[in-house]
Amino acid sequence: MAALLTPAASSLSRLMAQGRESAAALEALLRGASPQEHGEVRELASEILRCCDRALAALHGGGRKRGPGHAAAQTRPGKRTRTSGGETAAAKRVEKKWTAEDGFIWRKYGQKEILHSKHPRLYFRCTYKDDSGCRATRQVQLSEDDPSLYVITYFGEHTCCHGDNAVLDCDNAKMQPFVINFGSAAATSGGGSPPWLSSCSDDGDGHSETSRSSQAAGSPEEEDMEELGDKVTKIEPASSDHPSGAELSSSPDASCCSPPWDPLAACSDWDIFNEASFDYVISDYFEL
DNA sequence: CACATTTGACCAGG
DNA sequence: CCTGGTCAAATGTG
Repeated sequence: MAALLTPAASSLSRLMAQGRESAAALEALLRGASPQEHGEVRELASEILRCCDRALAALHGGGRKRGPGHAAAQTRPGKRTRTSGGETAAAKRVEKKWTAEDGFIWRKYGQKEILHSKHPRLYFRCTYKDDSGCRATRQVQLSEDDPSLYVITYFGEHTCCHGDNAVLDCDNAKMQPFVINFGSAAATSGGGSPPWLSSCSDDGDGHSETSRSSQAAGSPEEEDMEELGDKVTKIEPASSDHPSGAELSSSPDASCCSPPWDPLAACSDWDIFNEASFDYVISDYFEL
């Protein structure tokens, strides 16, 4: 994805990035000013940001990459691969503001309300699962602690070759500035834009085993994490502005401005953003 | 028309 | 029996 850019595209990319930066700065300034008066202007700034992001995303290969996606071709042979002990899937958790691109294309295959958890859990698998039998999956859920963070848990490894240009470690992920948000059909359904992309690919270094079975019967997701003793670290925002503020929202009046937002409502307005201005990641390995 | 998302139902583990 | 994970038909969008 974030593959190679032609020189022209590269410079275009830089320009777009610069434009975006300026818009972001403008918006930040406006945020300091009386919000009511500058409401429209802010909205405009947001719009500009959005456009830049989209353009950047397109430049970086954000075009559609559609996989086969024949749901009908599937049978029901092996369910519950996650919790059934056989899988050697390594679980890796990542916490981040948004789901960042990792060069893999994710396809959502389910969503579930989790007991004692305020936020639904979203299930994704590699788009090329059918093609390459890629078994990588991931789960995304809003953090209970900080609703502006997403807890992304990766399972399995990508066996598809599509990660080739993006099989990166976390460091490289930083080089990939784009974030593809996930959300409702309103934003991305219909194959409009690439599905859910995310941060680092799964670890290949042998952390693994115990597939995660968050039998959360008595433990909220939040606790679940603590229980697991993972050490999730957060990297402070690159931009010192309000992380979950309007900057992140393509429409200022959207629902995603308040911390405890409804992930779904917020998602419906998501689009592609440049991660440079967002909170970033950090990930950690842990065995589940 | 092709393909991705949505969403209710099904299945299996605990 | 409850809950989480996955399936797959229906639906929507480009």
